[in-house]
Amino acid sequence: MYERYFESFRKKAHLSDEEQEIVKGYLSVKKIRKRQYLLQEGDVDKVIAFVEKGTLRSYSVDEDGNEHIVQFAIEGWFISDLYSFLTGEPATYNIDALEDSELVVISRSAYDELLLKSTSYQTYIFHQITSAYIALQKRITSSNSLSPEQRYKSFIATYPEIVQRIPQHMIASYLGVKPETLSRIRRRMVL
Amino acid sequence: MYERYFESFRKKAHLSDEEQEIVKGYLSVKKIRKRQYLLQEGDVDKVIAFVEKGTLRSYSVDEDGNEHIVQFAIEGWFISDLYSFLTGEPATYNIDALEDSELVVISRSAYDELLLKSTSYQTYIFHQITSAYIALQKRITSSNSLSPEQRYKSFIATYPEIVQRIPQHMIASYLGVKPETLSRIRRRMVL
DNA sequence: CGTTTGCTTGAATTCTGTCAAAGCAGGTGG
DNA sequence: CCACCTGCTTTGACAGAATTCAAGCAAACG
Repeated sequence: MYERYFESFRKKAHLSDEEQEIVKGYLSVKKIRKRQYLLQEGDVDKVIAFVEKGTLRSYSVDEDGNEHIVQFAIEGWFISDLYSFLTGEPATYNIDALEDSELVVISRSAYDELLLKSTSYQTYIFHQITSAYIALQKRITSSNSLSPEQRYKSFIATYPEIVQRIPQHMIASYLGVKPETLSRIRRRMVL
Repeated sequence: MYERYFESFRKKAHLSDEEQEIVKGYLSVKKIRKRQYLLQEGDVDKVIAFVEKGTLRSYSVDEDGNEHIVQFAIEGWFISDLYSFLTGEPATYNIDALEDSELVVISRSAYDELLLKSTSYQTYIFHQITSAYIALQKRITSSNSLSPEQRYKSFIATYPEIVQRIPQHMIASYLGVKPETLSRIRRRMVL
């Protein structure tokens, strides 16, 4: 049940078997079915979720009711509204499942305790956040300096697994273009 | 010389006077004049810089030679090509000074040692990266869900100090539009 | 088998980019 | 003190690209 989680953990930080059991004590498993919400805008995010199996997305909804996908999460990824989780403020993002999914989740209190108690956990989370920050910076750059077509090509090169599992209108949303536009880009590309 | 740095530090982590002296031993001061590079694309980023005084920007240059500003940094901000700094790979960003500036910098080796040696430093940096990550996520959201005009309004509301110190064509670059477009947006706004 | 969901296509519209030129400080040197 | 750069902003005309609105179609779902 925690296979992928600790696999990911051990790639970033040392972890003895005893310490793994301690960490496991702070985690729990949550199953969520397709189309169910893990988090709704306005609620406080109670957990950081790690995807053991399945697919989720986080997205915001603008004043016209359009969805804007912030992030996808497949196996091995974390997903949360980190700001809401850390501050206790209402979330600005929604998170829901695109497939039936299994998550490893941690609550705020467990997160705080574990950060104090476990050096390994500290190291692991530190690395995760750092990588996530770097990935976001790349995304900003690509969003500001590439055309939609270039962004799409870069996306399918970077996340080939995601492309196959996710409807194209959601990829369009992630890339910041309309579904019709992405469809036309794809047509131009095959010609 | 390190006033702002430790002021920022103490807002995020406890720091005794003795520990401050230890941390100070790992830092150094660097002055940089307007238009000088702190980092050039292709070189390895040797430092993370904290701005004590002045203004810097990081930016990428696309294949057509257009600059795309990733980040501004004024007093109290960090700036670096974190990916290059941590991996030793060539930087994809340029960093230069928009005004004569004073920086507090740390090298990679000092960074690694200090993270191992000082719990306070760990905590401080952990908080900084977390905040930076959250800020970037907001920027992605705003970039994908707001019109250029809304993005500009949001920018001047969020960073009023920056607006006054920086040429408008650079704000346009940060927002991902051409200088002409920003000029027209501003004209529409005053009417 | 009817309904929903996602993808595609077309035509009209709106917005941004491009190119070129002009105006406007601020700074420099004669 | 003035003429002349230089960097920055503004404006106009035009081309190009994405959005909007509407419709059609195929596959998946219950």
